[in-house]
Amino acid sequence: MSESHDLSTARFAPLPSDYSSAPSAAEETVLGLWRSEGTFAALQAARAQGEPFVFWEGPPTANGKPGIHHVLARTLKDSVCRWQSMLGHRVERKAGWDTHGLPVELEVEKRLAISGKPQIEQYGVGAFNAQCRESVWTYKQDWERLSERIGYWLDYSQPYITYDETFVDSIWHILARMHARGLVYRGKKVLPFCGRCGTGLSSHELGQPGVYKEIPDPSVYVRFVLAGEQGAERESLLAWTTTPWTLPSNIALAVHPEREYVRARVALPVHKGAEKGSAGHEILWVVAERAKAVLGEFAELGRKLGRELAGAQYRPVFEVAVPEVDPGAWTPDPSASHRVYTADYVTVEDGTGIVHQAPSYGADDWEVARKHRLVVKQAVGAEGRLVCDIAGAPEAAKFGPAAKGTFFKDADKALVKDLKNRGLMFRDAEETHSYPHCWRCNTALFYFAAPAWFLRTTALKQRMIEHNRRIRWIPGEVGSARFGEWLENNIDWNISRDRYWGTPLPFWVCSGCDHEVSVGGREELRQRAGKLPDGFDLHKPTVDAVTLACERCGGTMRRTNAVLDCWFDSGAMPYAQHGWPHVPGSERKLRDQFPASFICEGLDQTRGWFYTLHAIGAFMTQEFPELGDTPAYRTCLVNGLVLDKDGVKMSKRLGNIVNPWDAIAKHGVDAVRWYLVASAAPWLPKRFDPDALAEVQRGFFGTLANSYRFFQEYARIDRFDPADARIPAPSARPEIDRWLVSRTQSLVRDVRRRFTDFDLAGGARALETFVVDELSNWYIRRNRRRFWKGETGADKLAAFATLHEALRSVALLMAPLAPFTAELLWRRLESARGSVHAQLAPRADERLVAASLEQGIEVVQRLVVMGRALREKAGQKVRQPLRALHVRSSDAAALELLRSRFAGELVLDELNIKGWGSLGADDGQLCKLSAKANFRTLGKRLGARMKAAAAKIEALDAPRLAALRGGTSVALDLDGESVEVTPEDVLVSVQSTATFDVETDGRFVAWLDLELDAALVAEGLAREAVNRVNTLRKETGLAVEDRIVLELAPEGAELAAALRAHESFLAGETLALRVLHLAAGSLPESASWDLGHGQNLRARIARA
RNA sequence: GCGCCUGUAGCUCAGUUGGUUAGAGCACCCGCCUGAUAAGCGGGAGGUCUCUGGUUCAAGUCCAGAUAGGCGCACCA
Repeated sequence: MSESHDLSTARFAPLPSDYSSAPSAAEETVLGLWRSEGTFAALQAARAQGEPFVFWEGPPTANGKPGIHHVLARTLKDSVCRWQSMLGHRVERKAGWDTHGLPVELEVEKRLAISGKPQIEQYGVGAFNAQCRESVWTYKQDWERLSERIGYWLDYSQPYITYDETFVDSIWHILARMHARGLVYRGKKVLPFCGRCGTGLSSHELGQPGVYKEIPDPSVYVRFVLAGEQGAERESLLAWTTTPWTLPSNIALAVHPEREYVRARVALPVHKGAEKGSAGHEILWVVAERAKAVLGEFAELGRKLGRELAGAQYRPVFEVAVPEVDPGAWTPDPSASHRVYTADYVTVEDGTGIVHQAPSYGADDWEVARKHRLVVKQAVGAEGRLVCDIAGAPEAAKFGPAAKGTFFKDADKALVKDLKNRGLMFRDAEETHSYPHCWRCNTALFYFAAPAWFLRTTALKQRMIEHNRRIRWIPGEVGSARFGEWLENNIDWNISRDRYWGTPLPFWVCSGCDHEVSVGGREELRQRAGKLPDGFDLHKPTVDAVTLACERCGGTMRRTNAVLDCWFDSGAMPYAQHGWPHVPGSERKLRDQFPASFICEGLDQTRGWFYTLHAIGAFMTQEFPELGDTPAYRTCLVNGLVLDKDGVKMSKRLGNIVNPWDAIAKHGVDAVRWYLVASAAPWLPKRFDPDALAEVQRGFFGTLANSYRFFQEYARIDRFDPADARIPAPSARPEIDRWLVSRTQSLVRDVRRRFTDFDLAGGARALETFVVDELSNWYIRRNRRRFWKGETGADKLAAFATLHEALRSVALLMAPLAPFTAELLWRRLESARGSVHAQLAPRADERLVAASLEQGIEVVQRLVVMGRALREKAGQKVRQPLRALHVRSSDAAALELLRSRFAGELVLDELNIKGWGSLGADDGQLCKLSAKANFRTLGKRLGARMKAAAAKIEALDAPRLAALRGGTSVALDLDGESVEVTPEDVLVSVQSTATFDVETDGRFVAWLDLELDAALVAEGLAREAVNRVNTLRKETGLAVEDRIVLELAPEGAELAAALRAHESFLAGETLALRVLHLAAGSLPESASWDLGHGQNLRARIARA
């Protein structure tokens, strides 16, 4: 592979021949170069003394394959980091791996073909965790290979790994500090629970297919009899439930505060045949919206708002001693029991608008309980079975009381019968609804308040809110709305998980006196325990084997069984990645790399990593003021999901996942990166469209490569040297060069500003416009001849230098986004300066920006467009020279410009027109002036009078318009008030009044002199001939530099004369050494063309 | 259910602090050019800026509501 050799050494070497057809291969050579040269390490070393720009890598988990969305996130991170390096900053890019957590366990369970906690315990926690430790590296190779391939520069030599001893050790220290501040407490967390597996389920597990099943359940309406004085007719609150088994644990009722509740008098049910109402009546409360549906016939006795019912007391439905549990987060108030409370979550779609509250068995119920400090009862334990006998009344026994040990689902029937028997059951039916089941064992789940450890983040709420205001969120709404709201509604963080593979919680609790300690690290544990067993590891189960002596009562302290929420791991990475504070030198590293200047992850991390970093940071900066009073990260760039081309989320199930390797192999990773970054704002969901990707490759990269090829071909032939002393200074170059120089500097300024402001898409777009429209399609196309003409003079050198500088700037500016192509170009353009990624970003030289020149080219381009349109209308191809172009304009400056050689010749040459016919101010014969108000300037000044003013301005007469054009202000009469109107306030435009074809854009009126004389026709014919001959050259397979002998046999005197008259032009354009003019009909076997004007040509060529 | 984002040409997207002819690229049709050539250029067609209402002299842009899609959170007593 001589290619990689060329890469580093050869000035103006061609791009790899397959760069456009198979960019992937060319990119691989760059990777090889980076590898052999150690480019990344060298860059990092070169920036070692730079100002730090702190970047934190959000750790991916390596037990899933990386997908195309990871390419997006990594491209954004990489591009920002590369750019910051180019600004001279030191950007450390420490890799990290997220290795703990439930997904890992599930993967291992699958592999071992076991399922559920009992089976894991049977398998052995030690062996299980060993498997987990291995499992997380399943796809490590994939990640590293893909990261390298996409050019994501990351330091994999010293990655942080969340299961590492130093990492866990650090987390223990942080938790101990939190514990010491009283921020850690034992509470209860209501979560879906499987009694058989004895475990809570994560929301992820609840989302598994088949979890929700349609099953029949009781649907019962229960009377909660009001306490206190009862009249002749019993008065009750009616509540609906589908889980009678929770009724023994009932502690309150909830109503909606703003709904109306009806006090209804209804007939008591009677036996068949008896007269309605003969058994008497009762009074029931239900929400107004449901009264008819629930009660049928009733007499309304009154109404109350829900909040007016609040506080009412009722008699418990079961008078049994159900065990109470300590909620942890509050101290229960027994006097609050069996009362009505208000809650916004109460709905009126079904039920009665009165919801029975059993805090242990519902998250909403738990919230109500927390708010009102309710007692928490648990008639059903973690195994899903009754923990005590339930019998409301002695006679219930004959129905078979719900006995201790009954599975909760099986208890329903007995409880319903008991309630019915005691007259508390208003209605009893069965209803089919969807109910969650354990995805492992298919057992019906129940919500259950399980013991859990909490971090009192509510104590940090104000600090978090205040810090959030100082984070630059991109886009802003994520911070102000999504994240801000999440902080406003902050609740304490449940940091415990009843699992196996995770950072063990460092909390030891005394089995005697319940005293708890938090251990701040391995060394502290060793000291407290005396010694640690052989093969000790800061994971389960070895850590569980360590017991401590209680300092209070001398009893045995055991570690709490739970492990840490693995989100805490990643949120603690700013500190734990350095092993702070136990690892020597970590303190210095931490201070250097805190806070982050920049992080970047998917929107799904708002409540994930973004939050955990923020919350832990809020604590740490408070605890360690030397870290500064700052949020953990200063800028957070959020990226959206990558969807398939139809806007559907990619999933294995649908088979619409885009394999990043396929896309890269086909189009090259630069195109993929460019497409992902430039196709839309990074935070919007992105549709991945392979066709659009191909377009990026063709449109942008293809054009750029073509531009370089053009430059390179001639630069080599002429041995152009960018350091040649004869190159004219920019100010001494032709206007067209100064224009491109100016545009180049404007581009540098624009892209620099945008990239520094994290606007990668905006920078990419600016680069696209520049390369495709300005550099390639205008500058190069217009100036081709300057490069291939014979002598190397100042003009040629100016052209070379101008193009070289433009390409050079493009290579530098595109480097962060398209690191491979940039490198390929740069090493050829600047062969002695090493990698493009080690360069400093260019700075715009404002002295070279010429606004007037840029505006001038705009005028030129507008006239060219108009001229082409005129040719189109007249049916005159560009090859046919025309005599003249006429222009009228009210813009004196523009006319002056067109009179200049520079702009005038550009227009005429581009349009193949011999000269200007007339070029002047509107004379009123072919066009007239019309005026329109400039709303932008006048609107603010005039406000409501704008409309009237606009009408007056449109009605301005010619003299006054002329005055305005001349730069004089004019007075307008608006309702008797005189208003001064400046030329800037009026947009004067021209309109054609001509009877022949003209073009106008409001600023210019243009028309063509279409009259052809013999000379023009002859020249046109000559050009046609050149075109045909050159086409023939190509068809014949001649190389561009091949010389030919050209034999022409024109069939017509006019053509014959034209060809003789323009023989040298013909010969020059076709590289003919000799041109033979033959008689008509002498080349019967040759190519024959109709050149127009009734002229046919036969010709033959041969290599000379 | 709650919150956030998005809805502009057939497709993918721009659209400045509100300012009067709403743009680009692709695709399509027509034409052109070709010593950058597995490129390039021009022209054309294509829009009730999702809908309704409001604020304003002026709304794609601001406000409210509706609607469709996406995402997140919660819940189904």
